[in-house]
Amino acid sequence: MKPSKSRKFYITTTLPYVNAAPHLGHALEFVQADIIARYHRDVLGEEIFFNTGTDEHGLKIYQKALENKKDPQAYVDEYAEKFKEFCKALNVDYTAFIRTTDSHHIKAAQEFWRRCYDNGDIEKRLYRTKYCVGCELEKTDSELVNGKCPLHPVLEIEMHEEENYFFKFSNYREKLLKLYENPQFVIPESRLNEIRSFVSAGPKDFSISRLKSKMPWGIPVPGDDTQVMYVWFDALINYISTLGWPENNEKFEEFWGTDENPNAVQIAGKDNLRQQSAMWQAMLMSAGLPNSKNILIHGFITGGGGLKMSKTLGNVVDPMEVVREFGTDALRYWFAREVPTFEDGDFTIDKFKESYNANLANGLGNLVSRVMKMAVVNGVSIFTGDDFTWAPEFEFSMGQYDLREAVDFIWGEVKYCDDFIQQTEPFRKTKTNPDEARENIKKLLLKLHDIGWMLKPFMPVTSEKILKAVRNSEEIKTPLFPRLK
RNA sequence: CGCGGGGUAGAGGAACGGUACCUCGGAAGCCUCAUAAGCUUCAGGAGUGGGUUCGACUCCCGCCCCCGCAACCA
Repeated sequence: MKPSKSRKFYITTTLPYVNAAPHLGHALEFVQADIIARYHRDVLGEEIFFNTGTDEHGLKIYQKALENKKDPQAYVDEYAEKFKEFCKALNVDYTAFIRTTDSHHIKAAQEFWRRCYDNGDIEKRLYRTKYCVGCELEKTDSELVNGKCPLHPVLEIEMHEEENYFFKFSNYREKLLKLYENPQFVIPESRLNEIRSFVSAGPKDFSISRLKSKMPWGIPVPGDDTQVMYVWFDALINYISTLGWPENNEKFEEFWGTDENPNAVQIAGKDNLRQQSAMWQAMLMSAGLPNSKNILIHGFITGGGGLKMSKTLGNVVDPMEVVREFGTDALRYWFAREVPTFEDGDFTIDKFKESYNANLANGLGNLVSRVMKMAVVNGVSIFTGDDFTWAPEFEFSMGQYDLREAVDFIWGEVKYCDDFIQQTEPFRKTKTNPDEARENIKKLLLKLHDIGWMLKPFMPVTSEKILKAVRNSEEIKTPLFPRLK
């Protein structure tokens, strides 16, 4: 293990809005975050804080709860459980699972509001707009088709005119652009360019509250009984309330960081680019808090041919079924290797099986079997501690959060071992030149041990199996990944 | 002129201003430690028209086509 330097590492996912069951997109983000978190914890030896949770306020949830004749709290409780089980099935090992209905989060959100207010960035204004309940968003005329929301053509557009609080996003154009001068602030670069041009165009102030009489399912605005916070404003604050902010300043600074040393890594989908890299950052500035360090933007999981997954097309895949049928590590492998880390990736069962057979069954699994067999039969073993041969390429890719490149490197090592066996033929040399054969088998065991180490973040269960087999010189009795028909 | 992404062997995907790589599939061979797995070799390739360049798949411009932005929101 590398010297740990007792560094602290913070990463958070976005919080899924709990109006639908967890899907492949959630799984992708959770697993990507988990891989990065485990890398820092299990490979680099750092102390980590890995945050995830559920976003539970807002009109859509309120309405859905009413439809189901449920108390909103009972409704969101159910969903929070579902998402926790989901994490468990994916082996996502979070430090904290925050829910935006947690009492501490509510207090933190109110304190955050006060700070923005005291800083003069929150102001009451007349809010008049066209509003689509389905999207839970304001709509501009250009977004409407024949006066209807194209997403929800059956729903009537509502006219809203009420007093709301606004956040003066427009105050932060220059400061945000300054933030974007750091070429690593948003990864990948194409997304940084996208947000830069959005902010350059001039951010518009946005409404951050709703009339409580119309929509009570939100956090009360401090000092105004008639208003609750708009769900976006409240939800983003979870990233710091989860650390015990504002009371626990020490923990906050250790993990979230300081102005001089920002430390928070956020991961989000491309649909969340604005909220995470612009709105939330402006909110932090307003509250006088440090910005995030990196915003990692991933793509979407598409069905075959780059098409969106949709019920209509019938190409929706349930991640839980994939886990049940092929195992958690197989799905985690697929997310890391077959999905471009920062772009969209296709998922079809056929492609999944193909990759499984080629890389998990024939590649990794078969290699472990053949090497362990030779080792055990010839009584070759190695002494290993918590150490492995550090590969700079691997470290570099992981440092760039390029998961795919890192896994590609590991499979390069698998390929190398297969070649090595073919060239040195230790299985044959044991008869003619046993010393050389034993040396080569030893080399293979060391390589296997390194492979097991590097797999820790990606495939924790498989990694453990490999390391155990190598350490104890055990044959693989049941294949790691049985070949699929 | 809305914005954005993309067109690479039969299929799906990488990389790169100078031998275009990988996986699956096809053909032949080798090996026998292994999960009918492994290794080698062969066949087959850059939408289109220009430009820059000693040299372009790579950079620039035009055109054609596909896709996303319009969701089960990541």
